[in-house]
Amino acid sequence: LSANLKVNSGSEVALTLAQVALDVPIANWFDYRLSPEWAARIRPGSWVEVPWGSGRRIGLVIGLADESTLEARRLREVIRSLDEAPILPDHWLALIKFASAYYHRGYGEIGLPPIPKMFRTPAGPRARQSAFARMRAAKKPARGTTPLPDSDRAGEPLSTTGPNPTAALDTVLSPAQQAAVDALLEAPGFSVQVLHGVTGSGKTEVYLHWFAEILARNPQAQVLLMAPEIALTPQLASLVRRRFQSEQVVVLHSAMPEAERARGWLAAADGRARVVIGTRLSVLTPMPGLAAIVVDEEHDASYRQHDGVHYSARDLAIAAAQHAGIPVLLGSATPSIETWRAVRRGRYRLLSMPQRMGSAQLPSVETVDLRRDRSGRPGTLSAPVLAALESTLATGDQALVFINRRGYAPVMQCEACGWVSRCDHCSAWRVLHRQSPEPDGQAESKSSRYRLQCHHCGQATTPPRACPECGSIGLVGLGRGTQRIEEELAERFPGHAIGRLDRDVAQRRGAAQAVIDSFHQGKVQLLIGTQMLAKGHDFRRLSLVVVAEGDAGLFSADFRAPERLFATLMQVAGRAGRGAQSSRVLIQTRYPEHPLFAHLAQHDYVGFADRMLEERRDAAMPPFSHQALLRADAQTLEPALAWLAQARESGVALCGTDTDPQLFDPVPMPMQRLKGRERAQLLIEARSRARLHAFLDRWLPVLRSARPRMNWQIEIDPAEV
DNA sequence: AGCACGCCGACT
DNA sequence: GTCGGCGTGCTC
Repeated sequence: LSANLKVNSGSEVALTLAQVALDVPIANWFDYRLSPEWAARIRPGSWVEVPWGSGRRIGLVIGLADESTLEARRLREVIRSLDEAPILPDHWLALIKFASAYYHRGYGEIGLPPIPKMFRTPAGPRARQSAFARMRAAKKPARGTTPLPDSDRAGEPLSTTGPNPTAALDTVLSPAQQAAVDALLEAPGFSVQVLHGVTGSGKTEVYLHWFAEILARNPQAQVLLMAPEIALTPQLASLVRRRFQSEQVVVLHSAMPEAERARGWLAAADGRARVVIGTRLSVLTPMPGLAAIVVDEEHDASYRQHDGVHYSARDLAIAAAQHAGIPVLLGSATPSIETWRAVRRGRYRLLSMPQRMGSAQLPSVETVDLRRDRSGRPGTLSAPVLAALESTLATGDQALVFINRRGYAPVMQCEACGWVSRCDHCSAWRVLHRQSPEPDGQAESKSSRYRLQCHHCGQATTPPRACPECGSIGLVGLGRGTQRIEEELAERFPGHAIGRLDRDVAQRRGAAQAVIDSFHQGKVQLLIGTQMLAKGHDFRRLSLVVVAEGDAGLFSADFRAPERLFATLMQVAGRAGRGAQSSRVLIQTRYPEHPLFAHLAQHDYVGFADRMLEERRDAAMPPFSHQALLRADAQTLEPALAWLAQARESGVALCGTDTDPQLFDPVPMPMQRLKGRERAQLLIEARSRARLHAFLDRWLPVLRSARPRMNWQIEIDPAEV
């Protein structure tokens, strides 16, 4: 239409429109006029304040133009340029654009939320400038807590205590480690390396040596080290700070105080921080000197973001490396099947470290057949396991019991009528928890020492004294969680110090570290805990690991369940045998003949992964097909299902006679009710990634204008289907 | 996503 | 007689 704006045609002056990304789910960018004053100062990567409706917003300039598809009279003007903010690097803008297209969200929806709130909320110019100035003037973040002794062994990744103290600032690498570092250093530009190293092979040391060389070669270089869990970052940070004393090291994760995160983020975006250690959100941190990325434990499910935009930080790390033209390293003892396929196809380069460092040996892994155990009450420990625990404790060695259920009992039940403690808001049971004793509390009534708590919505209540259905007082906790196992083992092994580590313990500040320290020091001989124990810890006197529920999810409907179980079991088993003594891992299962356990006993990741690839290929599952999930939620299930059915109709209509992609029937989600919402989903599966995205590009706009309105989201490459 | 505007129930 | 419920529409 001729009403479209056409300014500056034929002239050489600066472009007069800024394309501004804002955190609104409508469009990738919004066009704003630029006064000559601002036009001279603004470029892609600049930050601006713009009018928006009746208010103002902060946005990112992602491009400049001299014409708009919008009528000239509807364009408004940039209020001002935020010169104090760091210019965002081109490779970061390219990453945001890529992620936007891949996850089908607006540029601003992807790029703005990871920026600390205080930088993206409008404030007076003076207030903002002084905030930036204050942050930049602030002295370096505190260097951990107490100075820790340096390790005298190659590796020793995350041990934070121990009597091993020398002044050595550097370490000697094993031949395998050195070979990996050499290979990394010759990696040309963008490339993906996979460091497949067994637990205890010293992967962390490889990361650090690679980083050290990169930082030494280029004074502008910055490196990013990603870890799956917040809990792992302090240990990594103190190790890295000791090793790179003259450099600024920052940690970024969602649970830190806003001001501290803002300071660290700004140091990264300014290029001052040379090493950034962070969880999944750190992948979207702008780093002008980004020269290398490590994704540690790359297979870990925690790299997936679940609120807001669903993304895989591992996949985005690869995209970030691609746009920055730098190498990325994926480290794991059990790489994801997707990663393994890329290795097998020759897309990623494999670096292997099949041996543990030094004299440490991998543990022997055995299954314990629960079907043969007559004593078997649900979730309890079998006779062979108890015997093994007894003899281990008797010799003075340490043992670890892993059970992935926190609380006392997974559910409360009425023995008379079968009533169970369901959550009102979720399709889940309320878990019976034993209250941790109050510091000075005493003589509480029996019922108040327990709570019923939903692990999904957090809703907690006092357990009823009598059954709400039939009035019977025969209410019992069914099954076993960490608290009950701890209680039972304390009765069985009096005189041995027992510790527990799960999210309930870790809630109290410093409590998790205290438990871990006392286990390191030998003050605790038997440790019971959840996933939290599985990663990163290097317990030297641990010679027995017990997995109470070794077949959780083995026959789940989710095709990724075996892969996750294998990774978890490998990781837990990997805690044993870090010291000199031989060690055992006992896995309780009802399906000891399952091939997964044979691979596990041989420490045979490669065999397992190849088998998984075969199965996935035969069944045309990812990575041999590409999926997206359309989810809808409503107060009741019916409208959500009906809306999805209608969405499916429109999608099928778009496809015409084409049968790829395939749209499945809408179904309730595996956890149908969550936090009071009923949820349903529809699976879309395509033979190629390109076809999937081409289809979604046509379909999603249709859904956005669909009536009636519905709460819905699209998830690309869903982890669980 | 916010935030306005706009028509229908239970309270001061 | 109002406060307020969320349905609908708009944001360069």
